[in-house]
Amino acid sequence: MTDRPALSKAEMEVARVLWELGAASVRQVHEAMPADRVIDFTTVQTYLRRLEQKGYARAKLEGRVRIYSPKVKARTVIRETVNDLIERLFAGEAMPLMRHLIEDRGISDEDLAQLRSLLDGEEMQG
Amino acid sequence: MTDRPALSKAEMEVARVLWELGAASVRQVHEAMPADRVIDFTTVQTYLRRLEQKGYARAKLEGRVRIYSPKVKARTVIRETVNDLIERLFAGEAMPLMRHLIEDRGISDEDLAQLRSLLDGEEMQG
DNA sequence: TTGACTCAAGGACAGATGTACGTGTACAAC
DNA sequence: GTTGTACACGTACATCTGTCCTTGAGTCAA
Repeated sequence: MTDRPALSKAEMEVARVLWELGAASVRQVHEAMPADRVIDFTTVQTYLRRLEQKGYARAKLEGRVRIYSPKVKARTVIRETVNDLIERLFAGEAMPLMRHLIEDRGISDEDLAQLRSLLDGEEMQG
Repeated sequence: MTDRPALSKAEMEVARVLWELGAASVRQVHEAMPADRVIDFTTVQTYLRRLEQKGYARAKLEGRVRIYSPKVKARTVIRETVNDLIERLFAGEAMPLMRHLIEDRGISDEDLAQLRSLLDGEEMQG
């Protein structure tokens, strides 16, 4: 299933920004990091390098600037990560996680409505 | 918020079993590990020790056997872990995770029904 | 009372992770 | 043509992780 090494927590943050930007230089990623996330430029650089090493991103030189872009889809990484979490923390059952999200986290009415339509959509496809 | 160090993936697996058992010796935890999870007795021992060091479990001697029990509730650890994941992978938004769970993981009709009642329950409390 | 077994406890250790520094090069403005 | 500024790239390094091994002390049955 998964051959590439899993992403570490810090790498994930960088990966997320990269998915958001699509393709970006170290600087752009660094600047797009959440404001409350204090992190050195070179640290981001290191993570991007590791992302590439691990097979999650590719880089090409544009002039002399290295432009990184995602090589693995967000959806894929999310699936793998969440599956792993569910495996370890919920013995493989997804429902307890759902329940947690619904019960232990405030959900706005808007989100509730949205969830309902999602559920209805599922029904169609059995 | 969180003072204790986060659980590592492997520690989580052991913690989960400990929550399940409530209180148990190393051997009991070892035996209660998922069958497909090959792991040495002493490795489990190490994780339990680390769990204790990190403040997630306590141990008391019963005779000469060390009985471990959870010190932090599963719910708490789940909350912290899931929050962290959402923070890093979903920029703090819970909905995308929900959507992923509903759309990208097969959900049985039974679970669908259960989810619906969960949602209805939420509504009551606004 | 000698094995065989069970634990606790500590040590070990390679690899991963989080984080940053230093050096050298290229461009840009002065 | 010197001084910043911006990068790439390599290096560093303490800590954490995953995993197991060793030693020594109780325990039980033969």
